[in-house]
Amino acid sequence: MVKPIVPGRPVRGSKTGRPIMLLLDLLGRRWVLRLIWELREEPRRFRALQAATGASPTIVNSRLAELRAAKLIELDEASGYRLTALGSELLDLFLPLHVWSEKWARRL
Amino acid sequence: MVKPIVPGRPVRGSKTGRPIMLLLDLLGRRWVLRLIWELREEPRRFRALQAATGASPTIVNSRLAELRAAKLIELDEASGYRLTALGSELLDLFLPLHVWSEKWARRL
DNA sequence: CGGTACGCTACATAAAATGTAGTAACGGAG
DNA sequence: CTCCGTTACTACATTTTATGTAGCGTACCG
Repeated sequence: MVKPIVPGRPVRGSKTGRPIMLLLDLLGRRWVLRLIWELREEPRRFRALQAATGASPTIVNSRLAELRAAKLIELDEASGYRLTALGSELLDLFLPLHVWSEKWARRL
Repeated sequence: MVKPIVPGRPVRGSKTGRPIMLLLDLLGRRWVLRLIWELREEPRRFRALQAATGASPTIVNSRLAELRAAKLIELDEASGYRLTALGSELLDLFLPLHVWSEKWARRL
């Protein structure tokens, strides 16, 4: 695990602990964006996320713990990991990326 | 440098090379989101970006090269690194994060 | 009891990032 | 011309982070 995200506490690259900096640090950790993305439609279990991303179990576990600490995802025993209300809001901000990414790829 | 992003070519965690996967890989690299963020208002020079982020020059250089290859930023001799039209579009998708992050931090 | 799936962990290896120092090119001042 | 500052960028040893593989402990199904 890298570091828990705590408001007001400095993160890598920012001593102020401003929310946007906390968020950019968290989202910039490897696999974090991808994990959120994989949960966009339905809850998925630990092993499913591992298989979907191809990341090592060690890091999947670390990231899931960090995302849980950030209250963006939660573990529901019955269905698996799923986005919280907060996590869904964040995902909604990211959804336009999907469309935009295709336009972007065409210009590369 | 990690890997250049090329449409149709696999990236870490995806063999398909789908644009959204390329994008999530690129944006998930450390300092990438932060660098784009730092360029949101005006062009900045290499050293300014280094100072603003606190990242090592090695990695700043790598990430800037990757972002240039992805046509999200460009180097203007007169003013420094700045977002391309494509980069600005991407940033626009990210701007709502700023507001949202404060709400998020309050709930942590 | 055997088999399966679950979240999760240990640990050795490999990859990525850091910190420090330095290069080479340019322009201006003395 | 030499000295000085600024520019982008690089070399390289050290530290941090991620990978790959194996396995744990629990629960359920048969």
